[in-house]
Order: sequence, then structure tokens, then C-alpha cells
Amino acid sequence: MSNRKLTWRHLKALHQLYIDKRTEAKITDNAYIKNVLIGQKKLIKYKSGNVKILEANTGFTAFYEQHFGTDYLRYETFLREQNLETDARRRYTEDDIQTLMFIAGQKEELVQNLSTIRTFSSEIFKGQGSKYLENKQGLKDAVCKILGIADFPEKDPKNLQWRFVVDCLNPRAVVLCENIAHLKNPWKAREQNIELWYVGGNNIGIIDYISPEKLSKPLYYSCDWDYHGLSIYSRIKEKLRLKSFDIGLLLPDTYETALPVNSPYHKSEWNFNEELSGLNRTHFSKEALQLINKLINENKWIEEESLDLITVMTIQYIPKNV
DNA sequence: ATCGCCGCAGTCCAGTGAGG
DNA sequence: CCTCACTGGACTGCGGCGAT
Repeated sequence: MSNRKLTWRHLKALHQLYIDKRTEAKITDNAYIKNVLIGQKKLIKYKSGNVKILEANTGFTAFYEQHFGTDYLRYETFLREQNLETDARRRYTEDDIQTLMFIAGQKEELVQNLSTIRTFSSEIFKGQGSKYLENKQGLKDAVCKILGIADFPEKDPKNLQWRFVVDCLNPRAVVLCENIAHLKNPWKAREQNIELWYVGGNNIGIIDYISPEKLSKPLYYSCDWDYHGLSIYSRIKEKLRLKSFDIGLLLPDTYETALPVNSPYHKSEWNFNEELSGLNRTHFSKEALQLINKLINENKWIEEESLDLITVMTIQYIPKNV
């Protein structure tokens, strides 16, 4: 869960609490640790008579193993393998580490089409803005080290289009994703034998790279539920129809995460002058149409990453016994 | 020997303010 | 608006020191 908003030093300190049952690390600045782990669940406490030392209560071990252990080991192993510092002075957030893991996994593709640091930052560190990376020297160094480059080029290559794939040996379905968020947790998809392709902003040409054998598997599209995302889906569906294939649209499993259309970093707006914002009605199911109309009426959109891909895929679309 | 505590050095980054 | 340079603060890791 990335809403824990933990940084590397928090994760290390929790690991130390797990191993040593105590730590002197300053981690109460994190709201989750302070309010939930110490306040509500009382899994961690201050050593009596000492405000500087935290100790693990009984119950912490089991809680840690369930919620942190696997992730921590994954992160630590990764950092070591990449010869990156595991020092707690590194200020990586948990999202940063997951993104570094993504970068390492897609290294070849990224190095072949190396972009400016601005483009790289806004495309790969999604949601953090184009200057995120250049303002964080430590993180930038880590990215350069992983990619084996000294620095980023001054100019973007022409026709920049990255092709990212989370492949698996024998996929039972292929999901095309508009954003890379789902590709940053590839092990979940692999476990379920779901192959993920990053389609990116407007790149419906990606379809030409997918083999006909895979196109004949069940195909799904995962996107932001805004005008831009849905119209790309429409174009992809049309393009596939001409090749005699079909694709389905993944519906969000909750409406709670809907955001106002004018939220920061979001550009796509509904066209109120046209019926269904000008989208092709025949490309959408009855449920999808209901949801789209609701979003248009309330001038909202739903972010792709707020949809739990695996839940949606297993419950809504793929029968469990397949 | 081991523990707790302190101070120092190194790292990173947010904030600030000058000057395009 | 943006960019650059600088600073101060927060934090960790480590070595030393004294108490037990």
C-alpha cells in the first residue's frame, strides 16, 4: 500500500524493530506510524522513561511479517543487486523504490530511447511532475547508475515512444494499460498469468507489435476514465475490429475514487456540447455508458491506478476455473 | 563486554531570495 | 514565470566514553 507514505528510513527502522525489537530511528514524523502503529494498534511503544528509543510490543512481529516483510526484503535485495546504498540516509520513498525497480526491469528499452530528464521524470515518475527527478540528486544518481549512463541527453529523440511489457510465459489474458502504474507491481500480474502492455499517451500503433497469437487471447483495456482515455480505447477497439479481434474495457470497481476534472496535473475535459462527450456509443457496454454519463454529469474522472487490476480481472472478467 | 548516550561528520532536501 | 546558488535543519551512522 503506497498510502502508508513511508520512506526508506521508515522501512529500515520497522525492519530493525522486527529484528532487534528496538530502534533509535526517528520515525514518528510519519502519520501512519504515529497514529496507527503506535496510537491505535499499540504495536510499538516508547521505552519507558526514554523518549528516544522505540520498542516492539507483542503482536508487532506478526503484523510486520504480514504487511511489511515481503516488501522490505524485495526492496533491500533490489538495492543490493543494483549496488545502490541501503543506508537509511537515502531519502527514497516507497514509490521511488518501486519506480527504480520498474526502471531496472525496463532498462533496455529506456536506454535505447533515452529522453531528457524532464520527459523521463514526468513519464516514469508519474504524478510527481517533470522536475521531480532533477530536484533530487540522490534519486537521479540512482537512476543513472541503474541505466548505466552518466547523464540525460539535452534533447528528446524524435518519435519518442517507449514499449514496456510485463510478459509472462503463458498469458491467459492481455491487458493494455494507458499508464505505467500497474506495470510497477509486475509480480502480481505474473502470478495471475496476466500480461501487461503499456500503451501510453495515444500510441495505438503498439497493437502492431503484439503477435496475432496474443491478440486472440482475451484482451482488456485499462485507462483513466476521462475523455482522453476512453477515446483512445475507442480507437483501439476500432483498429482491432478491422483485424477481426476484439477488446474489452475494465470498469473501475468503485466510484469513491472519482476526482474533479480540474484536479492538478489532469488535462482531459468532457465535451458538454456533444452527446456522450462525442464518444462512440456502440463501443461501450450498458454499465460503462451509465458510468460515463454519471462522470460527465458530475464533471469527474477516475484515475486508472485507483482500480485494483487483479481484483477487477479475477472477479469481473476471468472465471476462476480457467 | 555490553548498553545507553552524546557529539561529530556526511547526506539530502525544502526553503529562500536574487536575477533573469 | 523559471533557474541557480546557498543555507539551515533533519536525520543516520559511527566512534568514544562512562556506567553497570
